[in-house]
Amino acid sequence: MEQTVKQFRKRNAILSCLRCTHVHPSAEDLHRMLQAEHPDISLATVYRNLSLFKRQGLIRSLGAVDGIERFDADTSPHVHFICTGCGRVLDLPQLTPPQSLEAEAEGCSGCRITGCQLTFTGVCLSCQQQNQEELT
Amino acid sequence: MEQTVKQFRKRNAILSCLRCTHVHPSAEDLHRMLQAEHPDISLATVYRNLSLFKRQGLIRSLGAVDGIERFDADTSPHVHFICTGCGRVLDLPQLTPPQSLEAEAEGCSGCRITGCQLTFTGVCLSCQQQNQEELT
DNA sequence: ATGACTGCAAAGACTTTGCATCTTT
DNA sequence: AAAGATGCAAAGTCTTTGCAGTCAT
Repeated sequence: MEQTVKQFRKRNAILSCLRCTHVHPSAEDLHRMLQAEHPDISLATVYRNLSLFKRQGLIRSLGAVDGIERFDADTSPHVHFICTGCGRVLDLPQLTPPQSLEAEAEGCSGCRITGCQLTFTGVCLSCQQQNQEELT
Repeated sequence: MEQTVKQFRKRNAILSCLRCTHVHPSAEDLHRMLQAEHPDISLATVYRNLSLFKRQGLIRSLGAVDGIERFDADTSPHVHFICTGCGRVLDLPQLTPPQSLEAEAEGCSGCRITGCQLTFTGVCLSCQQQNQEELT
């Protein structure tokens, strides 16, 4: 039966869409991407479900880039790079986050630590090239 | 002469205020703190100067905590902890950020890296205690 | 039929901007 | 007098919420 497929059609679509992309989209990015399959999807639904997924721990927020929240369906610990030129967010899977510091952090602060986020900022390759061209 | 002191009275006050606190305040926090000395200071002035300082590299933004941008006058590399309960931001000066990863990150991504931010999240001591009491 | 999800539009919250005024040099 | 900083209020963005309608069980 197709009920099992249909059940929460849009909710599932939002999560799938986020899981299939590596661009760490904003709510509006997702809304735009989803419109191909779901022309009538509302931006409010995207926001509502993203915030639900976040509460459920299904997805993770990277915080805001240029004032706009960005999301990631990959909840495993990994390192990010944010381009200050274009706002692009990249994964750096080659690097391992310093989880060894976690215990140390708990020890010195007394805080119970539940998460760790390592983010590099700088200029991505394509922005470097663009800057180069502009100087010409 | 007192001109040198007065020169940009409020601008200086904003920067001094941020430099003298360790709470990583928001624009509105700063505005509130500054009102003792400058009852007529406008929130717009705080925002304007914070964004100027940021451009000048005099201060640093930690990104948004619960949707509100937080600032830090300490631009040296150091580790932060953000409490998911109360939004408090603490420095963890005992830990050293993994700057060794920076070169590695440049190597594997081709990006020019200019900054690095390591942030732990969790529950601070005072929120842990409060949770404890609520269970009683 | 009931409970859950969604679209739409309105409301909310934080931040930025335009303009007249006031300061500093 | 000229350049720059500030206050005030309005505008701008991103996000959340209320409510009626729709969908799934």
